[in-house]
Amino acid sequence: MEKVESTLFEGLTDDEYARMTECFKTTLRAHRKGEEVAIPQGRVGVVHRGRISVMKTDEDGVRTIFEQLASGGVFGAMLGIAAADAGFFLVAEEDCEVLYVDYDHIMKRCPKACAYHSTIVRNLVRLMADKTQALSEHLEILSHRTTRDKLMAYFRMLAAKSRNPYFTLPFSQTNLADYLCVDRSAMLRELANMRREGLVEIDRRNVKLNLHKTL
Amino acid sequence: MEKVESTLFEGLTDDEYARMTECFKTTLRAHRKGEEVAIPQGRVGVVHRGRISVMKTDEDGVRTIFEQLASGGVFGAMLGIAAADAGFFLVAEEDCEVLYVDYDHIMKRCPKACAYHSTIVRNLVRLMADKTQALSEHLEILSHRTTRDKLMAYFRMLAAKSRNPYFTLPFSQTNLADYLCVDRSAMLRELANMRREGLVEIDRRNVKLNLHKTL
DNA sequence: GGAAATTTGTTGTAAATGCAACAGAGGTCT
DNA sequence: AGACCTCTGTTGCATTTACAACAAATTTCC
Repeated sequence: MEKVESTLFEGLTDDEYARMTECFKTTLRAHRKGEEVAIPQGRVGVVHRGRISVMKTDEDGVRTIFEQLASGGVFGAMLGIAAADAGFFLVAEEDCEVLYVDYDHIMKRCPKACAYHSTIVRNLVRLMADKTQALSEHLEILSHRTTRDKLMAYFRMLAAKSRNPYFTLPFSQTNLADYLCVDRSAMLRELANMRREGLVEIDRRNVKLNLHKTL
Repeated sequence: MEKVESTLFEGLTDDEYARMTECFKTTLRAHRKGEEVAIPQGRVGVVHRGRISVMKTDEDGVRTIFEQLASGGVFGAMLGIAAADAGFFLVAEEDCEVLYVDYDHIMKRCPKACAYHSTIVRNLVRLMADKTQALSEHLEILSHRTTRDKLMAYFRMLAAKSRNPYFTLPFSQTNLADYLCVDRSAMLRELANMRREGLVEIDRRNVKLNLHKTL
């Protein structure tokens, strides 16, 4: 198997990488766009290429987007996803490659104290810190009570990340509503209001935030 | 310094613990009830005793409770809290003891490959997995669009955790509203409705969930 | 190129929510 | 014991929101 470039393996020499793949039971799997990706139970999934959405549909058919996992995104039953019984599921938004590593094997105390073993655990800490960051951001956005405030909080965040009042949404407006946990039509109504007031200009996924008006 | 029993140090022999405290710059700090706890910048805080709330007040004075950190809870600027500039702050809900460990030191590749070093990193992964779980739960609750659904989702979760339709809220009803990100009076109104319909019985922090009515 | 699916956009209406203001109960502290 | 503070509880009202239903534009896929 050729070497997989992933944050999880960062800092490993070629030699260490070779020994690691023997020692760890890593699997690289491809998922086609639109396919549902099973929630790994005893393993940790790391998105290597492509994009995966973590979603939930509740008993009333209301859909929510929890996370967008890009390259480096980690997921698994031990990592927050409360399993499919609660309505959670994963969907590949594009053709994906996902790396699966046995969780117990990572967490087992290594008798040989291999240097690469602890490197991987450290890298996992970094990936989980990123995930924590993403979840906190989402929480921060949902903490706002009105649709307008949620939109503004999210737009400000995207503008800050791209260091540009012009930016592109990572998903369609329909999905944006699911991410903000608001009704789509209500969101569109509010977006129309904001457009009218000159707060934002928005065309499909392209947004311009007029920050000077937001004070 | 006497040995601190913490998940972070789990699996360490006494000897390893002794060497660890030298190698790592761990600090144990006490925080009085009601005190504000500074957000650690280059370090990771681990709640050893007591309870800490992660909160935010936005520009309109709206308060949100993001997390309740109990024993084992981890926090820090690298772990989601977007720093005080965004209005985040920590408050000790009870007298607390918090363990601070230098983040870089944990993440540095250890030249001696000490066994205890990698044990601590592994333990940190476990603590962060718990945090991810807690954040995901909160997100799941906020994903519901109505106050009633938020309340029910939260109550069901607490009932499931305590394996008992009777359970105790971890905070006051006032704070519950801040956790659910809804207006307090609106929440109380909805609680009154639910009480009237026989869905729940609630007295201060004591709740009984009548699950048979919830289908 | 054309059919099918998805996305964007709009509107009416009933219901839910935020906001403000107030009153009483319960707890805490000295 | 009393002052003070926080928490619980209630209500009116204006606004926001969810829900439903629909039309048009755009993208995807064969």
